Amino acid sequence: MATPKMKDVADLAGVSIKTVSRVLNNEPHVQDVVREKVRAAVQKLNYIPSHSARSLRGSKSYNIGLVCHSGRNVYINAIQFGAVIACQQRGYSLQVILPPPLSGRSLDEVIDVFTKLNSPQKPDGILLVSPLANDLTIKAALDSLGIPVARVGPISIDVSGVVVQINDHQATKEAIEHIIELGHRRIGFIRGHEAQRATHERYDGYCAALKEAGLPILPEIIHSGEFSFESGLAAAEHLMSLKTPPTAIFASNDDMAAGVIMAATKRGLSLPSDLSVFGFDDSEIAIRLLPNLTTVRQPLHELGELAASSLIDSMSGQTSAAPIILSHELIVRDSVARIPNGR
Amino acid sequence: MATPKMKDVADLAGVSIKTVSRVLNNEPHVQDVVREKVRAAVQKLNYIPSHSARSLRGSKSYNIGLVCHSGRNVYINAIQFGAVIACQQRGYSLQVILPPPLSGRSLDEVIDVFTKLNSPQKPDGILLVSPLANDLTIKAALDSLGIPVARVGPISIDVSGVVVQINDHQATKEAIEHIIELGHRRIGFIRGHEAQRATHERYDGYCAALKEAGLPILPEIIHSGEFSFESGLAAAEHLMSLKTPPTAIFASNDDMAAGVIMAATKRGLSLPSDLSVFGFDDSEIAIRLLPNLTTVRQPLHELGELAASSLIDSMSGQTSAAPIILSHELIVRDSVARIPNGR
DNA sequence: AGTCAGTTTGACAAGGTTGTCAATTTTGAT
DNA sequence: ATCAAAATTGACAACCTTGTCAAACTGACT
Repeated sequence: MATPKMKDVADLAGVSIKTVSRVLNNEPHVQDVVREKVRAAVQKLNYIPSHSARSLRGSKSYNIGLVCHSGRNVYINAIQFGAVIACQQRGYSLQVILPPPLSGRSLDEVIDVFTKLNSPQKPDGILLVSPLANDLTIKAALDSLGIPVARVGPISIDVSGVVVQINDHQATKEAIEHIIELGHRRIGFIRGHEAQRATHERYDGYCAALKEAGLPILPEIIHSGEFSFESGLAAAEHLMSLKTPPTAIFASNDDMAAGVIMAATKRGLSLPSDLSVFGFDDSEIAIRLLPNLTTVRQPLHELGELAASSLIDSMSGQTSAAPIILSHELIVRDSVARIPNGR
Repeated sequence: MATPKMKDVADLAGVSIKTVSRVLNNEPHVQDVVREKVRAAVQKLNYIPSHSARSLRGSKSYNIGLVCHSGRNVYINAIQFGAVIACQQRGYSLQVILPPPLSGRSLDEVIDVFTKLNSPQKPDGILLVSPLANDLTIKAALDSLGIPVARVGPISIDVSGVVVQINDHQATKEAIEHIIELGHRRIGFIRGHEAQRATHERYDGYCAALKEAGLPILPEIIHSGEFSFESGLAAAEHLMSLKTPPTAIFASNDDMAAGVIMAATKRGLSLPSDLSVFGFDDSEIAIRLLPNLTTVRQPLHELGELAASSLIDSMSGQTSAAPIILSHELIVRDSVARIPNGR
């Protein structure tokens, strides 16, 4: 049994193939009776439109590309998961694209990379996830190629296209407020990678919370980091060796917080009584750490789902103007405790 | 500037479009001079063949589908990473497919799911990763649909199609031998999910090592698990509450080993002196645990790369018969120690 | 020179869909 | 009942490539 074509459906329903096409694409100008007849024929024959014919004629690939560099990254994978679901619901497929290293390249080079992308399938739209979402050159390249873009994560300047994010500033502010409420006055901060907008948003939130509480911002307990476990470890070692070490440390993501916990435990500190640790992301590792990590949950799944669905919607006319902000959640576990003695 | 078509290349090179097609597809019967002329024209025009036209005519989609259920899974993601690279190198794209739950369904139902898959893009081949790789119904369904399959992980019975794996039996045997060498005689074992072949392979390796060393297999220190952190935690709690608890525990994967470490630490044990823990996978968490986890490394990246490349190769003729076995590696860190006193 | 096999090349159809446009039917107003 | 406008429908071309098949060419051997 050969796979049925539109012609077969048309014959069975007693209409022309163009009418079948109209029904399948939900176009107007078809009588309801006819519409139903066609639908019945489609059902009966198990007809499925040919993807290649459709995209050849309509010059749409019904495919979204998720561009990323690393494959071993829970953050991206959770977003990918949501994105796939959104795509499938709308009759799109999602392909994963791993471009050659792009950072530091010129606009022309990046354009060239995306033009010649060694993927046979040209996506209709592209999903950019941090840290790629922050790269303005990539965005510019895609713009100049006319490819719609959706980005997940806080964006620096150019906010055209779909942007889905949480309020990193506000989330961090709340986290710090929580720490302050528990009596801490000397709260260390480990920054993320400098190239990412999130790093700055979170830092600003930290500063805002301190300021509102009337606490000073002390440069000596603010340390750089790169969002990696190792950088968290190193930062924590430095902070703990200070003459007056902080009583609590906010790490800009969970992986760095894991580094902090390891450094502190190795030093013989008992957590959280000797040191409180706050993370960000609520990734898998949070509940595998001892003490269980208090952190901020990003709705990664929804972030990915909304990014993909908004991207697809935006391609068919509706252009959403403003960035979409999803709500975060403070997940209070055991790694942040009330400070035993005042100050 | 409209995107160039084959016709444009043909005109520039002064040949017919068919000849251009021949050159692009590396078909014979073209003079070397002509071949070069065509290649030059392709270069000059930046010509890229139309994916949809090509797949419409040739009825190939140049696309591989990675079917999986969970998105938040480092194991799968590392494999995916390797697979994408292999696909891109060969001019294929890789799409992620999330089917509805499949376990426990009848063959016809599974066939139906894959036929009606709500992805517009029908992949030329499908990549199945554990636990899906172990599902014989899925394999049978794909077989009956004539879709080539590559599977990563140990396979139960039907070994047709591409299979890429490590020797789980041997790897575990070596791990247990390592533990025995350090003086342990009472080695607990936490099984994985029963539906997965790896669970049984690893258990057999455990038994083989004990037998060779002349040690008894003690059912009371063998506990079920599900490859999840929680199940490892529960299993460890049970094992440690035994009248004579084991001095070492082999967990069938790292996530369960993390559970063991948490349970032991909470109990006040000091690791590895009071209890040695061995994991499997060498996933991200291994070095984030205290003590750093001794474990078995699977070359996940290569596993995925080889699965995809073999799948693509097998579709163009060469059918590889036997399963491909890649080598594992014992990663010795700090969680397994010599037993202080004899026995 | 003539024959034949093999190599190289191109004309043309086909693959399944959607856009264009014209033909036909229905609706609504007079 | 008449006519214009709107709604419905279908014929046909177009999208760009590859497979088929026949034509033209090459060179070797009678």
